[in-house]
Amino acid sequence: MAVHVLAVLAYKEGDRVTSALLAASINTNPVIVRRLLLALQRAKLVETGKGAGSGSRLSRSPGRINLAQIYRAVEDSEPFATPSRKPNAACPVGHCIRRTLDKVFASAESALERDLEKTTLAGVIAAVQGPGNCTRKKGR
Amino acid sequence: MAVHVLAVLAYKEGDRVTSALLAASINTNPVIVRRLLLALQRAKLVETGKGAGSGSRLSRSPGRINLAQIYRAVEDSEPFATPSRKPNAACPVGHCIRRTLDKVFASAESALERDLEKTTLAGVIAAVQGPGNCTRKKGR
DNA sequence: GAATAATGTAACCACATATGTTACATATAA
DNA sequence: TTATATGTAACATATGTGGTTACATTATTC
Repeated sequence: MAVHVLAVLAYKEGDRVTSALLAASINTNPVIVRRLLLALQRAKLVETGKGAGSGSRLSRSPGRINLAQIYRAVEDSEPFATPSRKPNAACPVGHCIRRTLDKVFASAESALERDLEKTTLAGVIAAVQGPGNCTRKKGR
Repeated sequence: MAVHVLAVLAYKEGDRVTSALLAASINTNPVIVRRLLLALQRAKLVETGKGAGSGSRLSRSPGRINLAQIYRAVEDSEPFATPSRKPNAACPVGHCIRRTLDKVFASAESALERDLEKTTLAGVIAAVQGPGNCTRKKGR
């Protein structure tokens, strides 16, 4: 969803866009968009002004924003579920498996992000607008 | 959590283990473990017998089970959240961004799984039992 | 064959998280 | 000064995961 917001911003090419407009695009509430924008601001991916006639815009060109940056800005931490209860200390396995798995998962997430880095926002836009997609009518 | 279950099974080296015992190890309920085992059975990672004196065991050696297989067995689908509402068809971006992003996410998940493939259950056991971990008392 | 021990499974609850909604204070441009 | 937009709080809703209890079924073991 965050990608969607940024894609619209990229589409508007530097123009300031209000959260109301963005919300209309992704069929949601302006507040949801604003909450997303807060995270994206923290990541320095967008700039948001406050008063009338204002809104948000990308702080860099779409070619200099990749999906890994967006992922890190929005996803707060690891995608792997952490069990609610502590493992049983009496079990020789449960005692220290967590630390081992943390390393493995960190590596996996790093691999995921390296893959996401390969796609820029500009690339997404190009793919959306490109041939073989739905901007053209089917069959032609 | 699924990894934890399998790690205990690997630790027991082919012996049949009941769900009650596994549950005790990870401090949870036998039913939770059984639900996990169902998924692992479907993935042909464990074999489970039914009657008295029975239980579950690995269907292969720990060296031939990697974390990607476990991940696929347990995580039903993509780790990326799919928005509840449909995007606005009137928006030129929203109209077809989903398909584009699906490809990118599939690639990213594939990268993640390739990384997980590098770690086997045997590797996890070795790391847990190995030096520098908590099977030894601190400092010695 | 009967008792025992285990799984498979359903029904329900509790909790966390994400999203949605309303409301309002605040800041900025016109 | 007024209109417009964000920041933010409070609350509702939906969903998913884990947890709990209960019970039918199946296989072992006596």
